[in-house]
Amino acid sequence: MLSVGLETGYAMKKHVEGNLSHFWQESYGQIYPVLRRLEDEGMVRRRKSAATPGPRRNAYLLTARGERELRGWLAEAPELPIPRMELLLKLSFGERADAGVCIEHVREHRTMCERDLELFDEMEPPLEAAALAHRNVAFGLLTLRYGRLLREAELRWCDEAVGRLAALDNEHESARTGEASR
Amino acid sequence: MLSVGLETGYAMKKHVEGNLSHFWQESYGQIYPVLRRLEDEGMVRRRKSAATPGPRRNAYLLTARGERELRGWLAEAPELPIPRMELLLKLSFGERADAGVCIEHVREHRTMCERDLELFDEMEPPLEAAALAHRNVAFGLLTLRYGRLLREAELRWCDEAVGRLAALDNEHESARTGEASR
DNA sequence: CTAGCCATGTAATCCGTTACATGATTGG
DNA sequence: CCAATCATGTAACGGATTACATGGCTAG
Repeated sequence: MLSVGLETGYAMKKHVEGNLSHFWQESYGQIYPVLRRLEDEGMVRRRKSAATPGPRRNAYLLTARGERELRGWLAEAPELPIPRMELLLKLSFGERADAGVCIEHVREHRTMCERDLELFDEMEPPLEAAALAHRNVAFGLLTLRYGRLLREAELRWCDEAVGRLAALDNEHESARTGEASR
Repeated sequence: MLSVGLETGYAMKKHVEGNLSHFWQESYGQIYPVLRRLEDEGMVRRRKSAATPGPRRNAYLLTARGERELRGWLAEAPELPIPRMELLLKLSFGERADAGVCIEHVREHRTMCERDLELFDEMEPPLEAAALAHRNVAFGLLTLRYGRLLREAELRWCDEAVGRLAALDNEHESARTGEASR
């Protein structure tokens, strides 16, 4: 983040919240200590704040060493996340749940997907325009496209899942009432 | 897991690895202590092993209390995972990376998606058949369908992303060589 | 004047993995 | 007989969040 002009821990946190929140998060309890550690390791340097008005701020810069390290890190294969999707875990034990709770969970998830997609609808066009002028925006757009395509797929899955769950409920019901429903 | 007949910590771990691995994981360091804690809380009971041959095993059963707790947990809204997708993080700082590394990362990811999809191709038809006979299998199938739809979407994103990244590389190149490439 | 934001930081805590230790049984 | 698998467990460690503490500045 220092490499793209974010100088303070506070600014970094805001950047993560505002621009990377659909695939990353960081807390102050993480950011500030790491900044210190990086300073000790010679990756970053603290800029002496020349009596700026306003609250005390620690502005950092990337050193040449830090820049090399960054390049190296970017070139390493990214680790893939170990998914921990509680919705799916609950669903896979759905047989033990009371009737309707599975469908309800999936519907809830669907609503969340729709909300995200609306956000993407607002964010994408201006970004697409800005990407033509600023190379770095184009990279951000990539991650937004990822979020959109994934949420769209999840939305389709939700609809399919609700269908399957409803069918299961019906089967169950007709079995319970002794198939009398015909 | 006790509710579906998995009695030992070992069996639970294997079940997670074999059936839930695309959206969950657990380690022994987690499982065994939790089992003890659940026993203290009266959620589970240790079955006395009647001199079974083979290695010592601690088999557990769900108590009525545990079953109530399970039902309650299943009914609670699942937390959504805080995604931490290193690929996207690196991509969003892709401007700072050496040429080609972004495309390479995305290609790698694409390969992984394809591998997963092949696995789904093998697993899905037999499960779909088994789901007609066993209700509980139908719930497992739901999670597998989720995995498939998501990976398919990721695959499409990879292709799009490679296209966009290639275009960015070309722009950059022609800018560097003074637009001489026409 | 006060609520809200800018800004920094630490300590407690939690969740979970990794590494290690142990030992019985079984199939080749 | 030896490797693999069944089976259980603990200690150390690590990464990250949460809660808390502090304080200046600014806009209404």
